[in-house]
Amino acid sequence: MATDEHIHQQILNAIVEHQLPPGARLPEDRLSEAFGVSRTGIRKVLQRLSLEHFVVIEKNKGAHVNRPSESEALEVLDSRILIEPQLIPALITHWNPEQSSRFRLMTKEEKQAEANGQLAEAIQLTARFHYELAHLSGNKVLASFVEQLCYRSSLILAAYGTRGSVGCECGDHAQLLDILDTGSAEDAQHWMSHHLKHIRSSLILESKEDTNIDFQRLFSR
Amino acid sequence: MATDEHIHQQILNAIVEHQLPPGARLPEDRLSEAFGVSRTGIRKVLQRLSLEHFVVIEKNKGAHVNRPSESEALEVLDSRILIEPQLIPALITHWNPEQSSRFRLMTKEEKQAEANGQLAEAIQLTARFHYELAHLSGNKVLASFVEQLCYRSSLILAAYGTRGSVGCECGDHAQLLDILDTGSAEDAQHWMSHHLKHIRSSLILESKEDTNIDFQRLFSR
DNA sequence: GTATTCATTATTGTATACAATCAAAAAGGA
DNA sequence: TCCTTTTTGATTGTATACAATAATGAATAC
Repeated sequence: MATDEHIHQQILNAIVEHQLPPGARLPEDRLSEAFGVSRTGIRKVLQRLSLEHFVVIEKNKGAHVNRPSESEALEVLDSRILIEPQLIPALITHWNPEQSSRFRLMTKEEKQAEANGQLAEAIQLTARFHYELAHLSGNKVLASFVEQLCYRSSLILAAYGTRGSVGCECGDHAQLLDILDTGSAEDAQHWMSHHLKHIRSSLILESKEDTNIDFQRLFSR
Repeated sequence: MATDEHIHQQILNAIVEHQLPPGARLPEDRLSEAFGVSRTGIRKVLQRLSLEHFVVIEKNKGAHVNRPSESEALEVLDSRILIEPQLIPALITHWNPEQSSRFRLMTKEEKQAEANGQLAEAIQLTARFHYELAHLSGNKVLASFVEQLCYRSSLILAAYGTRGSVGCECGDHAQLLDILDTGSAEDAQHWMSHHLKHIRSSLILESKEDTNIDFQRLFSR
């Protein structure tokens, strides 16, 4: 069975897990035969993915995985820096031992996946940790926006991340859980802010204006 | 000429201007003949509008204008309360006399439209004032999210607003411009926060659980 | 040998046809 | 008269057909 939602999730996973790298083309007929549905269904999914900024569709040229610009990358991270810490106070009112153990389980799986070299799993779990926290705030509108930003961050790391970093090498997500267990919203906010700023600054933004490379200078001799 | 973008803007305007009230059905063939394109093009637009939460599409039932739930309404306003004031510091670095006069012109048109009873114009201008400010922050990712929230707010006011209020009866948008001209980010943030909270609290959220009305009690005698 | 033009191929854009589903009216029975 | 069942009509879901566009490679002229 291949429902729209299923296809969407499938392609999105492939993108954020870096199976489909930035710039990869997504021909409609190839996808339609892969999923066993007609182009109509594929087009619907591709359009949605483009509105969510995971793919870009150029008129008469088709769809390809978005290659985030530097400014887009920074803006996404800046948005997270602005929003995610602010969600902590609301989040902490819903915090309890049950949630704590649920999230601790996630961090364990994270570390395990990272250790076993399961890059795809690790990336998914890292993003999920952040957006599930956001959902705990109770504001679904903001949470789903943050969720999208987390997925976009995975794509950004595919383009600008350092090789080994799946995202969060700076200290452990478990640290945050320890802080949340103490109940200090302020400390948690600081941790989150620092954490995201660290990711932001770890992006390698080589200022290659790839539109006009100076081949003259590059190949002289 | 009826491009996708054009059709989208056209329908969106009709929704936020309360021409198409919450709950209004949007049959595909009716729209297709209205815009002179096939159902294919209409479906694309409707799908986009549904992802943007302006319409909801029910399987085999078609599309209708979204009737925001109370929680959705509050969450949208809360999101704006959380984000918009935070954009002021970045915004103020780009503030200059040119921008000031541009926005003052907008507030003039706002008041004029309101005075002339041009409800549609007034609603559009009120929303535009907010999201154009957001765009001045320089963060396009956040700005376009705020833009969407502003449009959604217009839809929310259609459902829960007091009759006369097009949105911002509490003091004038011009007040904010005065503050911005002084250069005090802190004051501007406070004003914005207060302004949005006022709108939030002006919503009339009658707790009618219209799913199960107690007809027994309602019609006894 | 190089450059320009033309033709071919692959891919997307748009419309339409048919099947599937739902809602409401009509018919029938108690 | 009221309730159930059936049928009909309208509307959407999905696939396919055809037109339009862009990219690639071949052919010809210089």
